[in-house]
Amino acid sequence: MHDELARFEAYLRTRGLRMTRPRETILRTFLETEGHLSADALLRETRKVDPRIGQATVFRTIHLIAEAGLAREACNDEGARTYEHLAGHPHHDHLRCSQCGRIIEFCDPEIEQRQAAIFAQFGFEPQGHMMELTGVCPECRRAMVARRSRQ
Amino acid sequence: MHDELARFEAYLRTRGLRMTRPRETILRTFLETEGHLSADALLRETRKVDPRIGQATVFRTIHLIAEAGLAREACNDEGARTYEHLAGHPHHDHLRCSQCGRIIEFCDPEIEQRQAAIFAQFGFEPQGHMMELTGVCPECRRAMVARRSRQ
DNA sequence: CAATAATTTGATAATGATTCTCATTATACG
DNA sequence: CGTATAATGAGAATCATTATCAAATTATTG
Ligand SMILES: [Mn+2]
Ligand SMILES: [Mn+2]
Ligand SMILES: [Zn+2]
Ligand SMILES: [Zn+2]
Repeated sequence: MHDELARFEAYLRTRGLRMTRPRETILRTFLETEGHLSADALLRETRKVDPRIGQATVFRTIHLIAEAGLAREACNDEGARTYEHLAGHPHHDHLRCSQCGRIIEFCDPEIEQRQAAIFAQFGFEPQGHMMELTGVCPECRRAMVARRSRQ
Repeated sequence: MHDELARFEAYLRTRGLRMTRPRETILRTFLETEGHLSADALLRETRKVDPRIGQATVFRTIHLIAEAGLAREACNDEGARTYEHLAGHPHHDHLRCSQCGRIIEFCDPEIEQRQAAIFAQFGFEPQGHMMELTGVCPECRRAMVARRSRQ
């Protein structure tokens, strides 16, 4: 946590920007929340600490946090963009149920390795990737089967 | 092309919907265009054929086309959602240059295989996936190196 | 074919997320 | 302090997408 605050401040300095009270409140709140968070959800959480923080500031700050390498976009399927922080949170990808929205996080070393190979094959300098598998989770499958047999 | 029109009509029938003039014009135009297309771009193309087609109809129809399994969302990074048709277009994923926006299409059998294994591992019924690698393409890397050494 | 029911269309308004504008406030630094 | 610079928050603006609804199309039936 301290580590992240320091890293954020360092990043801001390299860009001639300042670590301010609202920025610190937003970052602390963000780091305390696990899971995927939209800007709006982050605004609500942040306002529990300081109710006069503005929406625009949250949008501006979450961008800065991502640029500083402390967060990344999680999913962007529809509706609001969501972010997840990277503190004590190793890299992973997402498996999502299209029926109930449940998200499972996983990491597959073989896939990661192949991805690196593809960057190399096309001469790209790697920056990142996003992979999301979509399907129907076991619970929802059961519910679907039950519904079908009832009819 | 004929094949796709027939498949679309069949899909519409299963839902009690009708194959109409605007829907056919939109689908034909979509199939004639290679690459990734936003609803707005598709509207512009379609209006070259029939200028009085409405924007709402294009949004509605591209949804139906995707539901019918004739198209999928391509990328949705920012700005407008884009679609690509699946006719004579085998499955692939995307490698995108963050500097110039260039997109390379590729398919890696090993990754596809591991993805199937992950669906199985968590008991999910697979529906699809989206994977996008982001990096800097060779041209843009050269340009960046050149700029740096000039300073 | 006429009559009727159902679906589709396009213009327009509404929505929701994000970004912009700008007057006011906070911060850094000599 | 005093001055310069950056940041803030309220509200307006923007952009993609969806909803609304009266008019037009299409299918179905007698
Ligand atoms: Mn996650
Ligand atoms: Mn493609
Ligand atoms: Zn589920
Ligand atoms: Zn490039």
